[in-house]
Amino acid sequence: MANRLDTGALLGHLPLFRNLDARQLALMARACQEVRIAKHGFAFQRGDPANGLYVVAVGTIKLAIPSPSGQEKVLEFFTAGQAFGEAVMFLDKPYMVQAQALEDTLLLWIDKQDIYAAIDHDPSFARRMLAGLSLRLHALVQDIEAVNLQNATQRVAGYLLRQPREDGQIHLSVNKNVVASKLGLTPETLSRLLGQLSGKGYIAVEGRDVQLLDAAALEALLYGR
Amino acid sequence: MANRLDTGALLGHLPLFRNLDARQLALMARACQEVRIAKHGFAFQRGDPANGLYVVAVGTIKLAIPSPSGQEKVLEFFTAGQAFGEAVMFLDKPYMVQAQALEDTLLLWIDKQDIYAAIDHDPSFARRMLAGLSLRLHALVQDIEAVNLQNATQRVAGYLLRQPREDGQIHLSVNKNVVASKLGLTPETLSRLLGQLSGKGYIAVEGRDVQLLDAAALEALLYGR
DNA sequence: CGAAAGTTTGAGTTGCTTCAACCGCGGTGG
DNA sequence: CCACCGCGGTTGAAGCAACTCAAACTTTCG
Repeated sequence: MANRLDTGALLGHLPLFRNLDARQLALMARACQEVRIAKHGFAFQRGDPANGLYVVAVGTIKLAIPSPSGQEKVLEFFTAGQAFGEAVMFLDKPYMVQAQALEDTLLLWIDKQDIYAAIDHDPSFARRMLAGLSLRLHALVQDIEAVNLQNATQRVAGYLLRQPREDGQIHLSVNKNVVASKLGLTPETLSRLLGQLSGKGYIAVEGRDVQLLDAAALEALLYGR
Repeated sequence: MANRLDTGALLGHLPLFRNLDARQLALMARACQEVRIAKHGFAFQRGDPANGLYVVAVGTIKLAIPSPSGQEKVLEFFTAGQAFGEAVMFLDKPYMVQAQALEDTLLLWIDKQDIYAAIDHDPSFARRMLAGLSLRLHALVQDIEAVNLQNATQRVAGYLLRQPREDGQIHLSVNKNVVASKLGLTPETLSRLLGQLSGKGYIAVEGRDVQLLDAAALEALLYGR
Protein backbone atom coordinates (compact mmCIF):
# COMPACT_ATOMS: atom_id res chain seq x y z
CA MET A 1 0.00 0.00 0.00
CA ALA A 2 3.02 2.27 0.20
CA ASN A 3 3.06 3.03 -3.49
CA ARG A 4 -0.72 3.22 -3.60
CA LEU A 5 -2.20 6.31 -5.17
CA ASP A 6 -4.80 8.30 -3.31
CA THR A 7 -7.25 8.48 -6.18
CA GLY A 8 -9.92 10.13 -4.09
CA ALA A 9 -7.70 13.08 -3.25
CA LEU A 10 -6.44 13.32 -6.80
CA LEU A 11 -9.88 13.37 -8.35
CA GLY A 12 -11.10 15.82 -5.75
CA HIS A 13 -8.49 18.32 -6.87
CA LEU A 14 -9.50 18.28 -10.50
CA PRO A 15 -11.58 21.19 -11.71
CA LEU A 16 -13.93 18.71 -13.32
CA PHE A 17 -14.81 17.01 -10.07
CA ARG A 18 -14.35 19.99 -7.80
CA ASN A 19 -17.77 20.26 -6.28
CA LEU A 20 -18.97 16.75 -6.57
CA ASP A 21 -20.22 15.77 -3.12
CA ALA A 22 -18.12 13.45 -0.99
CA ARG A 23 -20.22 10.36 -1.49
CA GLN A 24 -20.28 10.72 -5.22
CA LEU A 25 -16.56 11.40 -5.31
CA ALA A 26 -15.79 8.35 -3.22
CA LEU A 27 -17.93 6.28 -5.52
CA MET A 28 -16.04 7.53 -8.52
CA ALA A 29 -12.67 7.05 -6.87
CA ARG A 30 -13.58 3.45 -6.20
CA ALA A 31 -14.91 2.90 -9.70
CA CYS A 32 -11.94 4.25 -11.56
CA GLN A 33 -9.00 2.17 -12.63
CA GLU A 34 -5.31 2.96 -12.76
CA VAL A 35 -3.69 2.53 -16.13
CA ARG A 36 0.06 2.69 -16.61
CA ILE A 37 1.40 3.57 -20.02
CA ALA A 38 5.10 3.37 -20.78
CA LYS A 39 6.74 6.09 -22.85
CA HIS A 40 5.60 5.81 -26.48
CA GLY A 41 2.79 3.48 -25.45
CA PHE A 42 -0.83 4.16 -26.34
CA ALA A 43 -3.80 4.71 -24.04
CA PHE A 44 -5.96 4.12 -27.10
CA GLN A 45 -5.59 4.12 -30.82
CA ARG A 46 -7.77 5.12 -33.73
CA GLY A 47 -10.61 2.67 -34.15
CA ASP A 48 -10.70 1.59 -30.51
CA PRO A 49 -14.15 1.73 -28.89
CA ALA A 50 -14.64 4.52 -26.33
CA ASN A 51 -16.21 3.34 -23.10
CA GLY A 52 -14.99 5.95 -20.69
CA LEU A 53 -12.67 8.87 -20.17
CA TYR A 54 -9.11 9.28 -18.93
CA VAL A 55 -7.54 11.59 -16.41
CA VAL A 56 -3.80 12.13 -16.32
CA ALA A 57 -2.36 11.49 -12.86
CA VAL A 58 1.32 11.65 -13.76
CA GLY A 59 3.04 12.20 -17.07
CA THR A 60 2.09 13.62 -20.47
CA ILE A 61 -0.24 12.42 -23.17
CA LYS A 62 -0.18 13.50 -26.80
CA LEU A 63 -3.45 13.39 -28.72
CA ALA A 64 -2.93 13.05 -32.46
CA ILE A 65 -4.60 12.04 -35.69
CA PRO A 66 -2.64 9.25 -37.36
CA SER A 67 -2.45 8.89 -41.11
CA PRO A 68 -1.85 5.79 -43.22
CA SER A 69 1.39 7.29 -44.49
CA GLY A 70 2.87 7.29 -41.01
CA GLN A 71 2.86 11.01 -40.39
CA GLU A 72 0.48 12.39 -37.81
CA LYS A 73 -1.17 15.65 -36.82
CA VAL A 74 -0.79 16.55 -33.16
CA LEU A 75 -3.94 18.01 -31.66
CA GLU A 76 -3.17 18.61 -28.03
CA PHE A 77 -1.15 17.65 -24.97
CA PHE A 78 -2.48 16.70 -21.58
CA THR A 79 -0.60 16.80 -18.31
CA ALA A 80 -1.37 16.02 -14.69
CA GLY A 81 -4.97 16.80 -13.77
CA GLN A 82 -6.38 17.07 -17.25
CA ALA A 83 -9.10 14.86 -18.68
CA PHE A 84 -9.24 13.59 -22.25
CA GLY A 85 -11.18 11.18 -24.40
CA GLU A 86 -14.52 12.43 -23.06
CA ALA A 87 -15.91 13.61 -26.35
CA VAL A 88 -16.23 10.36 -28.25
CA MET A 89 -17.67 8.68 -25.20
CA PHE A 90 -20.95 10.50 -25.75
CA LEU A 91 -21.24 9.40 -29.34
CA ASP A 92 -21.24 5.74 -30.09
CA LYS A 93 -18.28 5.96 -32.35
CA PRO A 94 -14.75 4.63 -32.04
CA TYR A 95 -11.87 7.02 -31.42
CA MET A 96 -10.62 8.78 -34.49
CA VAL A 97 -7.50 9.94 -32.69
CA GLN A 98 -4.77 8.21 -30.75
CA ALA A 99 -3.45 8.98 -27.27
CA GLN A 100 0.25 8.33 -26.86
CA ALA A 101 2.42 8.76 -23.78
CA LEU A 102 5.34 11.14 -24.25
CA GLU A 103 6.86 9.78 -21.03
CA ASP A 104 5.96 7.08 -18.55
CA THR A 105 2.46 8.01 -17.55
CA LEU A 106 -0.17 7.06 -15.02
CA LEU A 107 -3.77 7.47 -16.02
CA LEU A 108 -7.08 7.03 -14.29
CA TRP A 109 -9.81 5.50 -16.33
CA ILE A 110 -13.45 6.13 -15.52
CA ASP A 111 -16.25 4.14 -17.04
CA LYS A 112 -18.91 5.82 -19.13
CA GLN A 113 -21.64 4.60 -16.81
CA ASP A 114 -20.07 6.25 -13.80
CA ILE A 115 -19.80 9.52 -15.68
CA TYR A 116 -23.43 9.31 -16.67
CA ALA A 117 -24.33 8.62 -13.06
CA ALA A 118 -22.46 11.71 -11.95
CA ILE A 119 -24.20 13.79 -14.60
CA ASP A 120 -27.59 12.54 -13.47
CA HIS A 121 -26.77 13.10 -9.85
CA ASP A 122 -25.16 16.49 -10.06
CA PRO A 123 -26.11 19.10 -12.68
CA SER A 124 -23.05 21.18 -11.87
CA PHE A 125 -20.92 18.23 -12.93
CA ALA A 126 -22.75 18.24 -16.24
CA ARG A 127 -22.00 21.91 -16.59
CA ARG A 128 -18.32 21.35 -15.98
CA MET A 129 -18.32 18.61 -18.52
CA LEU A 130 -19.98 20.94 -21.01
CA ALA A 131 -17.49 23.67 -20.26
CA GLY A 132 -14.65 21.20 -20.77
CA LEU A 133 -15.91 20.13 -24.16
CA SER A 134 -16.50 23.72 -25.14
CA LEU A 135 -12.93 24.57 -24.30
CA ARG A 136 -11.71 21.70 -26.42
CA LEU A 137 -13.88 22.91 -29.26
CA HIS A 138 -12.53 26.40 -28.90
CA ALA A 139 -8.98 25.09 -29.16
CA LEU A 140 -9.78 23.11 -32.29
CA VAL A 141 -11.32 26.14 -33.94
CA GLN A 142 -8.14 28.07 -33.19
CA ASP A 143 -6.18 25.28 -34.81
CA ILE A 144 -8.36 25.38 -37.89
CA GLU A 145 -8.01 29.11 -38.08
CA ALA A 146 -4.25 28.80 -37.89
CA VAL A 147 -3.90 26.20 -40.61
CA ASN A 148 -6.40 27.78 -42.97
CA LEU A 149 -5.87 31.49 -42.59
CA GLN A 150 -2.30 31.97 -41.43
CA ASN A 151 1.02 31.30 -43.08
CA ALA A 152 3.80 29.33 -41.45
CA THR A 153 5.48 32.32 -39.84
CA GLN A 154 2.25 33.54 -38.33
CA ARG A 155 1.50 30.12 -36.92
CA VAL A 156 4.89 29.99 -35.24
CA ALA A 157 4.54 33.52 -33.89
CA GLY A 158 1.05 32.77 -32.63
CA TYR A 159 2.16 29.60 -30.97
CA LEU A 160 5.04 31.26 -29.17
CA LEU A 161 2.84 34.08 -27.96
CA ARG A 162 0.33 31.61 -26.57
CA GLN A 163 2.87 29.70 -24.52
CA PRO A 164 3.15 30.38 -20.79
CA ARG A 165 6.21 32.51 -20.06
CA GLU A 166 8.08 34.22 -17.29
CA ASP A 167 9.72 37.49 -18.28
CA GLY A 168 9.69 36.46 -21.91
CA GLN A 169 11.21 33.08 -21.22
CA ILE A 170 9.41 30.09 -22.74
CA HIS A 171 10.21 26.46 -22.25
CA LEU A 172 8.76 24.14 -24.87
CA SER A 173 7.07 21.25 -23.14
CA VAL A 174 7.68 18.91 -26.07
CA ASN A 175 10.38 18.52 -28.68
CA LYS A 176 10.39 20.54 -31.87
CA ASN A 177 9.29 17.65 -34.03
CA VAL A 178 6.07 17.52 -32.08
CA VAL A 179 5.64 21.28 -32.05
CA ALA A 180 6.05 21.26 -35.81
CA SER A 181 3.29 18.68 -36.19
CA LYS A 182 1.02 20.65 -33.89
CA LEU A 183 1.55 23.66 -36.14
CA GLY A 184 1.02 21.66 -39.30
CA LEU A 185 4.62 22.15 -40.44
CA THR A 186 7.58 19.94 -41.17
CA PRO A 187 10.42 19.98 -38.64
CA GLU A 188 12.66 21.51 -41.30
CA THR A 189 10.33 24.42 -41.88
CA LEU A 190 9.92 25.08 -38.17
CA SER A 191 13.69 25.07 -37.71
CA ARG A 192 14.17 27.52 -40.54
CA LEU A 193 11.46 29.86 -39.28
CA LEU A 194 12.83 29.88 -35.75
CA GLY A 195 16.22 30.65 -37.25
CA GLN A 196 14.68 33.45 -39.26
CA LEU A 197 12.93 35.00 -36.26
CA SER A 198 16.16 34.75 -34.32
CA GLY A 199 17.98 36.48 -37.18
CA LYS A 200 15.58 39.40 -36.94
CA GLY A 201 16.20 39.62 -33.22
CA TYR A 202 12.60 38.84 -32.30
CA ILE A 203 13.49 35.72 -30.33
CA ALA A 204 16.49 33.79 -29.07
CA VAL A 205 16.43 30.01 -29.22
CA GLU A 206 18.54 27.68 -27.19
CA GLY A 207 17.38 24.09 -27.30
CA ARG A 208 13.88 24.00 -25.93
CA ASP A 209 14.21 27.41 -24.34
CA VAL A 210 12.92 30.36 -26.29
CA GLN A 211 13.36 33.95 -25.20
CA LEU A 212 10.81 36.41 -26.54
CA LEU A 213 12.87 39.50 -27.24
CA ASP A 214 10.26 41.46 -29.14
CA ALA A 215 6.74 40.22 -28.49
CA ALA A 216 5.30 43.31 -30.16
CA ALA A 217 7.06 42.42 -33.40
CA LEU A 218 5.64 38.93 -33.25
CA GLU A 219 2.14 40.29 -32.77
CA ALA A 220 2.70 42.59 -35.70
CA LEU A 221 3.50 39.54 -37.82
CA LEU A 222 0.22 38.00 -36.71
CA TYR A 223 -2.04 40.90 -37.44
CA GLY A 224 -0.73 43.77 -39.48
CA ARG A 225 1.58 42.40 -42.15
CA MET B 1 -51.71 35.53 -34.92
CA ALA B 2 -52.05 33.92 -38.34
CA ASN B 3 -48.39 34.21 -39.14
CA ARG B 4 -47.41 33.28 -35.62
CA LEU B 5 -44.93 30.47 -35.25
CA ASP B 6 -45.72 27.57 -32.98
CA THR B 7 -42.44 27.62 -31.15
CA GLY B 8 -43.53 24.98 -28.69
CA ALA B 9 -44.20 22.44 -31.41
CA LEU B 10 -41.02 23.37 -33.24
CA LEU B 11 -38.80 23.00 -30.20
CA GLY B 12 -40.52 19.76 -29.24
CA HIS B 13 -39.50 18.23 -32.55
CA LEU B 14 -35.81 18.95 -32.13
CA PRO B 15 -33.63 16.05 -31.06
CA LEU B 16 -32.09 18.32 -28.45
CA PHE B 17 -35.36 18.94 -26.68
CA ARG B 18 -37.06 15.66 -27.50
CA ASN B 19 -37.74 14.32 -24.06
CA LEU B 20 -37.92 17.48 -22.10
CA ASP B 21 -41.14 17.31 -20.12
CA ALA B 22 -44.09 19.41 -21.22
CA ARG B 23 -43.81 22.02 -18.51
CA GLN B 24 -40.12 22.58 -19.14
CA LEU B 25 -40.70 22.73 -22.87
CA ALA B 26 -43.48 25.25 -22.50
CA LEU B 27 -41.24 27.34 -20.32
CA MET B 28 -38.53 27.30 -22.90
CA ALA B 29 -40.91 28.02 -25.75
CA ARG B 30 -42.10 31.09 -23.88
CA ALA B 31 -38.58 32.20 -23.04
CA CYS B 32 -37.13 31.99 -26.51
CA GLN B 33 -37.17 34.83 -28.97
CA GLU B 34 -37.65 34.87 -32.71
CA VAL B 35 -34.85 36.45 -34.67
CA ARG B 36 -35.14 37.21 -38.36
CA ILE B 37 -31.99 37.48 -40.41
CA ALA B 38 -32.07 38.62 -44.01
CA LYS B 39 -29.88 36.90 -46.57
CA HIS B 40 -26.22 37.83 -45.99
CA GLY B 41 -27.08 39.18 -42.56
CA PHE B 42 -25.35 38.02 -39.41
CA ALA B 43 -26.81 36.31 -36.34
CA PHE B 44 -23.54 37.16 -34.63
CA GLN B 45 -20.06 38.16 -35.57
CA ARG B 46 -16.63 37.48 -34.20
CA GLY B 47 -16.14 39.31 -30.93
CA ASP B 48 -19.83 39.43 -30.00
CA PRO B 49 -20.64 38.18 -26.50
CA ALA B 50 -22.40 34.81 -26.32
CA ASN B 51 -25.40 34.81 -24.02
CA GLY B 52 -27.43 31.98 -25.45
CA LEU B 53 -27.83 29.58 -28.32
CA TYR B 54 -29.67 29.62 -31.62
CA VAL B 55 -31.95 27.13 -33.29
CA VAL B 56 -32.70 27.39 -36.99
CA ALA B 57 -36.44 27.43 -37.65
CA VAL B 58 -36.33 28.28 -41.36
CA GLY B 59 -33.39 28.92 -43.65
CA THR B 60 -29.68 28.21 -43.64
CA ILE B 61 -26.84 29.53 -41.53
CA LYS B 62 -23.16 29.42 -42.41
CA LEU B 63 -20.66 29.31 -39.57
CA ALA B 64 -17.24 30.63 -40.57
CA ILE B 65 -14.00 32.05 -39.23
CA PRO B 66 -13.37 35.49 -40.68
CA SER B 67 -9.89 36.77 -41.37
CA PRO B 68 -8.61 40.34 -41.52
CA SER B 69 -7.75 39.89 -45.20
CA GLY B 70 -11.40 39.35 -46.06
CA GLN B 71 -11.24 35.66 -46.84
CA GLU B 72 -12.96 33.25 -44.50
CA LYS B 73 -12.89 29.59 -43.56
CA VAL B 74 -16.31 27.93 -43.57
CA LEU B 75 -16.80 25.54 -40.68
CA GLU B 76 -20.31 24.25 -41.01
CA PHE B 77 -23.86 24.83 -42.22
CA PHE B 78 -27.03 24.63 -40.21
CA THR B 79 -30.54 24.13 -41.52
CA ALA B 80 -33.99 23.78 -40.00
CA GLY B 81 -33.98 22.07 -36.62
CA GLN B 82 -30.28 22.40 -35.89
CA ALA B 83 -28.80 24.28 -32.97
CA PHE B 84 -25.62 26.32 -33.07
CA GLY B 85 -23.63 28.72 -30.96
CA GLU B 86 -23.96 26.53 -27.86
CA ALA B 87 -20.27 25.93 -27.34
CA VAL B 88 -19.05 29.43 -26.54
CA MET B 89 -22.02 29.97 -24.27
CA PHE B 90 -20.43 27.73 -21.66
CA LEU B 91 -17.15 29.59 -21.68
CA ASP B 92 -17.16 33.24 -20.89
CA LYS B 93 -15.57 34.20 -24.15
CA PRO B 94 -16.88 36.10 -27.13
CA TYR B 95 -17.60 34.29 -30.39
CA MET B 96 -14.55 33.63 -32.50
CA VAL B 97 -16.70 32.71 -35.49
CA GLN B 98 -19.49 34.44 -37.36
CA ALA B 99 -22.91 33.13 -38.26
CA GLN B 100 -24.22 34.40 -41.56
CA ALA B 101 -27.53 33.69 -43.25
CA LEU B 102 -27.24 32.16 -46.72
CA GLU B 103 -30.90 32.97 -47.32
CA ASP B 104 -33.64 34.75 -45.40
CA THR B 105 -33.67 32.90 -42.13
CA LEU B 106 -35.74 32.62 -38.99
CA LEU B 107 -33.94 31.71 -35.81
CA LEU B 108 -34.99 31.03 -32.26
CA TRP B 109 -32.77 32.41 -29.59
CA ILE B 110 -32.67 30.88 -26.13
CA ASP B 111 -31.03 32.55 -23.20
CA LYS B 112 -28.14 30.91 -21.42
CA GLN B 113 -30.04 30.95 -18.15
CA ASP B 114 -32.91 28.95 -19.58
CA ILE B 115 -30.51 26.37 -20.93
CA TYR B 116 -28.83 26.09 -17.55
CA ALA B 117 -32.23 25.67 -15.97
CA ALA B 118 -33.07 22.85 -18.33
CA ILE B 119 -29.75 21.17 -17.59
CA ASP B 120 -30.36 21.38 -13.89
CA HIS B 121 -33.90 20.14 -14.23
CA ASP B 122 -33.34 17.28 -16.65
CA PRO B 123 -30.11 15.29 -16.80
CA SER B 124 -31.10 13.73 -20.11
CA PHE B 125 -31.12 17.21 -21.58
CA ALA B 126 -27.58 17.65 -20.34
CA ARG B 127 -26.63 14.41 -22.05
CA ARG B 128 -28.11 15.55 -25.31
CA MET B 129 -26.25 18.78 -25.04
CA LEU B 130 -23.04 16.87 -24.42
CA ALA B 131 -23.71 14.60 -27.36
CA GLY B 132 -24.34 17.63 -29.53
CA LEU B 133 -21.05 19.23 -28.59
CA SER B 134 -19.24 15.94 -29.08
CA LEU B 135 -20.63 15.67 -32.55
CA ARG B 136 -19.44 19.16 -33.34
CA LEU B 137 -16.01 18.26 -32.02
CA HIS B 138 -15.93 15.15 -34.12
CA ALA B 139 -16.69 17.17 -37.22
CA LEU B 140 -13.93 19.64 -36.45
CA VAL B 141 -11.41 16.87 -35.99
CA GLN B 142 -12.40 15.52 -39.37
CA ASP B 143 -11.83 18.96 -40.80
CA ILE B 144 -8.41 19.16 -39.24
CA GLU B 145 -7.54 15.74 -40.52
CA ALA B 146 -8.58 16.76 -44.02
CA VAL B 147 -6.55 19.95 -44.11
CA ASN B 148 -3.46 18.50 -42.49
CA LEU B 149 -3.19 14.99 -43.82
CA GLN B 150 -4.96 14.95 -47.16
CA ASN B 151 -4.22 16.64 -50.44
CA ALA B 152 -6.75 18.69 -52.36
CA THR B 153 -8.05 15.79 -54.44
CA GLN B 154 -8.60 13.63 -51.39
CA ARG B 155 -10.46 16.39 -49.64
CA VAL B 156 -12.81 16.79 -52.58
CA ALA B 157 -13.34 13.04 -52.88
CA GLY B 158 -13.96 12.75 -49.15
CA TYR B 159 -16.42 15.60 -49.21
CA LEU B 160 -18.41 14.17 -52.08
CA LEU B 161 -18.56 10.76 -50.45
CA ARG B 162 -19.86 12.30 -47.23
CA GLN B 163 -22.74 14.15 -48.89
CA PRO B 164 -26.25 12.69 -48.72
CA ARG B 165 -27.15 11.09 -52.05
CA GLU B 166 -29.89 9.20 -53.82
CA ASP B 167 -28.66 6.66 -56.33
CA GLY B 168 -25.38 8.46 -56.63
CA GLN B 169 -27.00 11.82 -57.15
CA ILE B 170 -25.75 14.66 -54.96
CA HIS B 171 -27.09 18.16 -54.78
CA LEU B 172 -24.72 20.71 -53.25
CA SER B 173 -26.60 22.71 -50.65
CA VAL B 174 -24.37 25.73 -51.13
CA ASN B 175 -22.51 27.26 -54.03
CA LYS B 176 -19.06 26.08 -55.03
CA ASN B 177 -17.31 29.10 -53.61
CA VAL B 178 -18.55 28.14 -50.19
CA VAL B 179 -17.74 24.47 -50.68
CA ALA B 180 -14.22 25.46 -51.65
CA SER B 181 -13.81 27.46 -48.46
CA LYS B 182 -15.15 24.57 -46.41
CA LEU B 183 -12.50 22.36 -47.99
CA GLY B 184 -9.76 24.92 -47.51
CA LEU B 185 -9.29 25.44 -51.24
CA THR B 186 -9.62 28.30 -53.66
CA PRO B 187 -12.63 28.23 -55.98
CA GLU B 188 -10.23 27.85 -58.90
CA THR B 189 -8.66 24.73 -57.47
CA LEU B 190 -12.01 23.16 -56.68
CA SER B 191 -13.21 23.84 -60.20
CA ARG B 192 -10.09 22.25 -61.67
CA LEU B 193 -10.33 19.19 -59.48
CA LEU B 194 -13.99 18.62 -60.25
CA GLY B 195 -13.11 18.92 -63.90
CA GLN B 196 -10.31 16.43 -63.43
CA LEU B 197 -12.52 13.90 -61.64
CA SER B 198 -15.10 14.31 -64.39
CA GLY B 199 -12.42 13.70 -66.98
CA LYS B 200 -11.59 10.40 -65.34
CA GLY B 201 -15.23 9.44 -65.41
CA TYR B 202 -15.53 9.25 -61.63
CA ILE B 203 -18.21 11.93 -61.41
CA ALA B 204 -20.39 14.07 -63.62
CA VAL B 205 -20.97 17.67 -62.67
CA GLU B 206 -23.82 19.85 -63.82
CA GLY B 207 -24.16 23.05 -61.88
CA ARG B 208 -24.78 22.11 -58.29
CA ASP B 209 -25.72 18.56 -59.18
CA VAL B 210 -22.99 15.96 -58.95
CA GLN B 211 -23.45 12.38 -60.05
CA LEU B 212 -21.16 9.84 -58.41
CA LEU B 213 -20.31 7.46 -61.24
CA ASP B 214 -17.56 5.53 -59.51
CA ALA B 215 -17.66 5.84 -55.73
CA ALA B 216 -15.15 3.02 -55.38
CA ALA B 217 -12.59 4.97 -57.38
CA LEU B 218 -13.13 7.99 -55.12
CA GLU B 219 -12.59 5.88 -52.03
CA ALA B 220 -9.45 4.50 -53.61
CA LEU B 221 -8.17 8.06 -53.97
CA LEU B 222 -8.87 8.63 -50.29
CA TYR B 223 -7.09 5.59 -48.94
CA GLY B 224 -4.83 3.62 -51.23
CA ARG B 225 -3.21 6.00 -53.63
C1' DC C 1 30.66 4.86 -25.49
C1' DG C 2 27.83 3.88 -29.27
C1' DA C 3 23.29 3.87 -31.37
C1' DA C 4 19.19 6.25 -32.12
C1' DA C 5 16.58 10.29 -32.04
C1' DG C 6 16.35 15.17 -32.63
C1' DT C 7 17.89 19.32 -35.14
C1' DT C 8 19.90 22.14 -38.64
C1' DT C 9 21.24 23.41 -43.29
C1' DG C 10 21.29 23.11 -48.28
C1' DA C 11 19.35 22.27 -52.87
C1' DG C 12 15.70 21.09 -55.74
C1' DT C 13 10.75 20.24 -56.45
C1' DT C 14 5.75 20.84 -56.45
C1' DG C 15 0.88 21.48 -55.38
C1' DC C 16 -1.76 24.89 -54.80
C1' DT C 17 -2.41 29.81 -55.13
C1' DT C 18 -2.47 34.12 -57.47
C1' DC C 19 -3.47 36.98 -61.17
C1' DA C 20 -6.02 37.70 -65.16
C1' DA C 21 -9.18 37.02 -68.71
C1' DC C 22 -13.42 35.17 -70.13
C1' DC C 23 -18.13 33.02 -70.18
C1' DG C 24 -22.99 32.53 -68.95
C1' DC C 25 -26.73 33.73 -66.49
C1' DG C 26 -30.16 36.26 -63.60
C1' DG C 27 -31.73 40.45 -62.09
C1' DT C 28 -32.62 45.27 -62.81
C1' DG C 29 -33.36 49.68 -64.51
C1' DG C 30 -33.62 52.74 -68.42
C1' DC D 1 -37.55 44.67 -74.10
C1' DC D 2 -32.91 44.73 -74.11
C1' DA D 3 -28.50 46.60 -72.46
C1' DC D 4 -25.84 46.41 -68.61
C1' DC D 5 -23.91 44.93 -64.46
C1' DG D 6 -22.25 41.70 -61.14
C1' DC D 7 -21.67 37.31 -59.45
C1' DG D 8 -20.55 32.42 -59.91
C1' DG D 9 -17.83 29.62 -62.35
C1' DT D 10 -14.11 28.09 -65.59
C1' DT D 11 -9.61 28.18 -67.78
C1' DG D 12 -4.74 29.50 -68.56
C1' DA D 13 -0.15 31.02 -67.23
C1' DA D 14 3.11 32.21 -63.79
C1' DG D 15 4.78 32.29 -58.99
C1' DC D 16 5.90 30.88 -54.54
C1' DA D 17 5.57 28.97 -49.86
C1' DA D 18 6.32 24.99 -47.93
C1' DC D 19 7.71 20.24 -48.76
C1' DT D 20 10.95 16.53 -49.99
C1' DC D 21 15.30 14.55 -50.13
C1' DA D 22 19.82 14.36 -48.45
C1' DA D 23 23.58 15.00 -45.51
C1' DA D 24 25.95 16.64 -41.43
C1' DC D 25 25.84 17.78 -36.81
C1' DT D 26 24.10 17.45 -31.85
C1' DT D 27 21.81 15.59 -28.03
C1' DT D 28 19.87 11.92 -25.51
C1' DC D 29 19.97 7.68 -23.38
C1' DG D 30 20.71 2.77 -22.67
